[in-house]
Amino acid sequence: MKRDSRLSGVLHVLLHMAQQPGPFTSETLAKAMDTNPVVIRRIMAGLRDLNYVRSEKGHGGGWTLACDLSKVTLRDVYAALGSPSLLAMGNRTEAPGCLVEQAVNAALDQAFDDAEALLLSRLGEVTLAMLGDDLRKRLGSRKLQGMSAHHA
Amino acid sequence: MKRDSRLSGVLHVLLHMAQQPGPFTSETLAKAMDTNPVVIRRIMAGLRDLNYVRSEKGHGGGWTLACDLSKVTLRDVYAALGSPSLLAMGNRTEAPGCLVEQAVNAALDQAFDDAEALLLSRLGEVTLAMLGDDLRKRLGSRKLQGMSAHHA
DNA sequence: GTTTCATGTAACTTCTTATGTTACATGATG
DNA sequence: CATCATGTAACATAAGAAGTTACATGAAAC
Repeated sequence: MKRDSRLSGVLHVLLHMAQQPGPFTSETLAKAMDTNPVVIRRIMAGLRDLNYVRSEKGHGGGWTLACDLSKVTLRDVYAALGSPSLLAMGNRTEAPGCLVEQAVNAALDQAFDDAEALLLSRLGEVTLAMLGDDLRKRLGSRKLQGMSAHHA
Repeated sequence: MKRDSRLSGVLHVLLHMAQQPGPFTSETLAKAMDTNPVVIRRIMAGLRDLNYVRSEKGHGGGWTLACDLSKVTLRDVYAALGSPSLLAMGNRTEAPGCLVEQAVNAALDQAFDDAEALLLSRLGEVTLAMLGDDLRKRLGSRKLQGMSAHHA
């Protein structure tokens, strides 16, 4: 597997859901994402546990948004996924006896920790509502582009 | 595989080499690192190509440091490894047609790029010589600890 | 010059983890 | 009760790092 794309995927789902009233079945969402319904259920499970979304069985069932989009940040969504590791690199050994390794770990950890902290901080600054606003802007400008193309 | 530990590993090797004159065989280094000689050769290949180290065959051969340790940063070493990906997460799709995905990617890329830039910057601030100095401090304080334990 | 030693590299195995898929149980709706 | 949808286990697939084996290349020692 190249890189973990669950955060990217689940945000895609949430943003799609924010564009129109639900509920949405896993199958519908899976088709929009070109993947499998089980994958959808899997990445949504954590968000359901935190009550960011709700799921209903049976006819008319599916997934529904259940949170204030202006209150939930990308960092919250990341946490709902179980906080998978952010960095692709790490130390060979944690808590090594070898002093050489300790010196290496100390230097790397400082850099790694800083980068992780910044990434989490950045994710914490962006709410789902802000993502939705950005999307609406993109939809608007596409519409304008279409009109100007029509006029040209 | 959990996480890429090549940077950690190769730094460990370099720091070991900086502690005493060489040359060191891959087998010696592998034993110190509790790994396989081929792994050593593999992670050292890029550094040899950049002339950070030299390797000699035959009797008395092995690896030798061939650079000014105060001029080479951890970032240089990282680059010598082929600049493997730093982040464990990424976008589901690059250059997507879907506007939703574009909005998600834009938000995530901003956070990801910032974190990567910070990490590279931090790695660029630390030279191998600084790592060596830190190691010597650790060796010194261990000696002191041993002495005070002896006095106690 | 032949033996020994060491690197260089290809090929294969093993391990881990995200992702894709199948199968089936659970529960809600008509 | 039949249908629909989620919940989840189990298994398959894929990618990459790390470990291992095998052998070629070349240098030094004898």
